[in-house]
Amino acid sequence: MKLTEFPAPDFDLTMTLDSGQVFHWEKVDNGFVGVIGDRAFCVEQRGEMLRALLEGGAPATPGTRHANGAGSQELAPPVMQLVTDYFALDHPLAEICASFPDDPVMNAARDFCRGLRIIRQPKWECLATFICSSMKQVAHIRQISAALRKRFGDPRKIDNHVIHTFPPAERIARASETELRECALGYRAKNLRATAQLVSSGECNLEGWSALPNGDLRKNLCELPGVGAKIANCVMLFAYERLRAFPIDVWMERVLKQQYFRRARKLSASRLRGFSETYFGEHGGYAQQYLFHHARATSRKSGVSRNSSVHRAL
DNA sequence: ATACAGGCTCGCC
DNA sequence: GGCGAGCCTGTA
Repeated sequence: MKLTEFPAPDFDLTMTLDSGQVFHWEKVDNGFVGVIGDRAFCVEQRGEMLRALLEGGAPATPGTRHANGAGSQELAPPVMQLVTDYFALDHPLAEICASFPDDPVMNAARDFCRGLRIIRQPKWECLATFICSSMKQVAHIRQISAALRKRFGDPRKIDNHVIHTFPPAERIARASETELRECALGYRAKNLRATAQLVSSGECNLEGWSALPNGDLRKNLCELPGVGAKIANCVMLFAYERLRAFPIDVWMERVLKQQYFRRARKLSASRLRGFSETYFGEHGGYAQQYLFHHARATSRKSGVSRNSSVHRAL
């Protein structure tokens, strides 16, 4: 066990993990347990300090990606760096927030979501999880993620908890559709499996796509089975650090229509998209995440059903 | 109970 | 290129 503690200013761990961008972190006593890559962590925040407890047992063993040539083995990156990268503690949050448009809706979301960061997720894990997310509520996405991990991933022990790594594409690719359906994937099983096969065969090189401009990256993602514009934008934002990508789901559609197009009688999807791509600026993805989380969190807290809140707004 | 979820895809117009 | 229906399954 290795404990590291360091300052993480302008960061809200709970809000970040609860904002619908990542689905596997589990709340424990004072923090959360989860995996970053293939290593288990327990992370907890006290004020501006972040404490990270790394799994005990065999650490990143030789032969993994940190191994460096024949004899010399490079040290795994220090815990602080791993955590900093994952939670994107290096994002200039003040600048990002300052780039948002100055309007009442955006300002309220910005104040509410102070410290919320868009994290850097592993590409395959993010893609696979969002393929499973279509027409699903957050609670259910978490269940699916857990089921896939438990069945096909590797167990890790951390602080008296057992969690599982996310299975690599190769593992999902050789699972049967039936096995995947047993993880409650429903019709998504076929898509997840087909995409896993494209990725594991090397036909689609997710890492290599990092070099592509936004348009090409989105196009490639949308050619994967089960990936449309919404999921492609999620993956671009949460795994490729394309901070301008603006996923529009039913929540965002509601927010945009009610807050920015209240008087428009009919509104095409493409007009909504055009607006969201320009109005929110170079960090539109961050703006989207803030609007999204604010809308969801306030709706949950007020206990008002979405339908009735819609009716009230009209 | 039963409508409906943080969509994608296809067939139709 | 827009619109509607079907797809699985758990939750409210």
